[in-house]
Amino acid sequence: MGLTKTEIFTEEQNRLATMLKALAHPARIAILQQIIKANACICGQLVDELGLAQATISQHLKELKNAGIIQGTIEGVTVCYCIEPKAWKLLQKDLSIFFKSFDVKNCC
Amino acid sequence: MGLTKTEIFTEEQNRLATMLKALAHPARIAILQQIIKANACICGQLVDELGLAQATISQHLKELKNAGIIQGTIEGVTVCYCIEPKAWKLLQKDLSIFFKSFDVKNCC
DNA sequence: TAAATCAATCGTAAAATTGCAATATTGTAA
DNA sequence: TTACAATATTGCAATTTTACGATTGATTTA
Repeated sequence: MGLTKTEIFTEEQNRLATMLKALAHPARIAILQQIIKANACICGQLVDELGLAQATISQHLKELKNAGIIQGTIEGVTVCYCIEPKAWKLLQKDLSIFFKSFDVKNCC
Repeated sequence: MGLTKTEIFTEEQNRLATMLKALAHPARIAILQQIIKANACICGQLVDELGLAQATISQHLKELKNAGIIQGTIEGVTVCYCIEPKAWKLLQKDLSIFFKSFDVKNCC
């Protein structure tokens, strides 16, 4: 089917899954690492840095933008991308809570 | 293409993306939450708890197991699933480092 | 205005994901 | 051994994802 049954899950479960999916690709991890490293946001250098076509990078950027993780500002011919701090912090917190909810107890 | 170009990324980027992908589905988030909540691991109740077919749940469990996030122990006719603490802690740490690598500085 | 540059979008192909019915497998109990 | 229960696996259809060439759109510069 390829169609996730979102109706049967909670808001929270769907939201977390959506955000994780946005991160769940090595190219998008690499893009985020580059943006973070360069701090002063990057744009098309990503195409040079990573070994992917311009159209592909643009598509990954779009996904990250749709998820609200990054934001792009047009600067002349260029587009400058950077982390959206609010979304970043929120996801960081949600994941922290999720991972902390398990405290090691031997079961099986 | 649908084929991720893993060759052009680092071990680390691929590993993190793979783990995140394993989590990036509401059903799998829900399964993990259930396992954590029940602590004493669960097996087929998941089929009752969540509104998905047995085959579907089994498949999601397999993906989580393949990623090393959970482990299953056969207990008679039943299979008891629980969190794999080592993998859990490792992912928790990797994500923590990843998220901390960005410290808020206004850019664009 | 024309040329050049950067990035987004479109169209397309290949592959992966999601979901389930049907079936197979495994272990328990009669 | 046979029947039954719990899971896993198989096979399939619909959908989504990944990737890229080609094109379009926007902006700067000559």
